[in-house]
Amino acid sequence: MPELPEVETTRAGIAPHIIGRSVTGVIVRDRRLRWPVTRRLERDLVGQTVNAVRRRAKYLLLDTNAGSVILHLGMSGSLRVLTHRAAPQKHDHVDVRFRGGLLLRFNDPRRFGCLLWTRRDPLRHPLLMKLGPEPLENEFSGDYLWRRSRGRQLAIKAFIMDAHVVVGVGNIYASEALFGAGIHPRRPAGRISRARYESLAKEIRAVLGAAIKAGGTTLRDYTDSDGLPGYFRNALAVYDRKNAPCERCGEAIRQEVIGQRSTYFCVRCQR
DNA sequence: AGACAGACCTGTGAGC
DNA sequence: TGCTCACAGGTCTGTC
Repeated sequence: MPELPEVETTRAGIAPHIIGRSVTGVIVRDRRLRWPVTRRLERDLVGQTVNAVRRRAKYLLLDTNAGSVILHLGMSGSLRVLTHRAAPQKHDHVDVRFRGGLLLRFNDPRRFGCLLWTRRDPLRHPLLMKLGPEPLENEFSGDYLWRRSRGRQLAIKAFIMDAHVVVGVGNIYASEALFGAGIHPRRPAGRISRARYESLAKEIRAVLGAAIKAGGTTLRDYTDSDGLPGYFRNALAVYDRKNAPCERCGEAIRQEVIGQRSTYFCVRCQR
């Protein structure tokens, strides 16, 4: 369920605990994640020291001298830093144990997440290589979106959720950003003006930035690496607010499926 | 190339 | 209380 703010919050939460620590063991209780956790990962990771914890899109990268772990939380994954004594709970699939008494524990009920091992530059990995720009970096702009969208018939909602266009815009924040920009989620991406894309890019940055500051959104069961809930939920204008009044005009918020995903919007404010 | 549907998997809440 | 059903924060893969 993590969207980009949750992933960034997780990164910031675990990094200070594991950077500079050496791995003493990897315990895999269930290797059946989106792709199986390989024995190669277990073998190569043990004895290594974590040099950095980076994020690219919604992937977390744990860098060592021998290679990197590419980790994705999928829909329901979470990471926690615990002591060696902490008893594993249901869906605690993988522990990475560190010298000094701490461990990093990966929990994922739906098992859509993954832990991959690569000995090369993780940014060159097939999964990461063709990703679009980070929304909070400079290459992302309204002009960029406008250029990429020319000729596209796809609904704008699906367009901005395509990680090959821009990363990190998940289902919640796509609805929120489109509301902020006043754009109807079904509008074909190729039929939106440059000026409106400027507004949309600004909204995407604003909503993601604010959510990161607030520590992520909590709907049902998301918790960050310390097990605390996020506090951004109260700030959602449309997501999960079907039939509630629009905060701008009072119209009832609609919910429809667009691009196979549940979408929330105001028919009066979004055109 | 682009658009779309299907797939992966478990938990939860609504409705009966 | 217990059953069934629809749906859930992601994104890869296959087909047309």
